[in-house]
Amino acid sequence: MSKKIYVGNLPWSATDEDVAELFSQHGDVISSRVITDRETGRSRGFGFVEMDESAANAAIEALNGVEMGGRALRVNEAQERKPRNSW
DNA sequence: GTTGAGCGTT
Repeated sequence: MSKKIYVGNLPWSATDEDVAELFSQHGDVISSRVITDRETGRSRGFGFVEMDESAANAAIEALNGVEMGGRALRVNEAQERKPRNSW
């Protein structure tokens, strides 16, 4: 199974790849996405990462507060946007 | 050529 992770306070220059590689250091990253403003195409400074449940928990604990590009990352379990049958 | 709390597209 997998779990969604919210990651905020990202530097403007951070990309999906940057987040993926950072999180992959603590587990297998299933998918990663940095949210960009669809109107301007610029980064909104936060994103989401999907990982295995245990890996996600480990990554949250390991990466929350870690500095990336001089900014302390906010890592937390994400709220799911589309609540789908998940059991 | 910018900005800074937040929970994203099918």
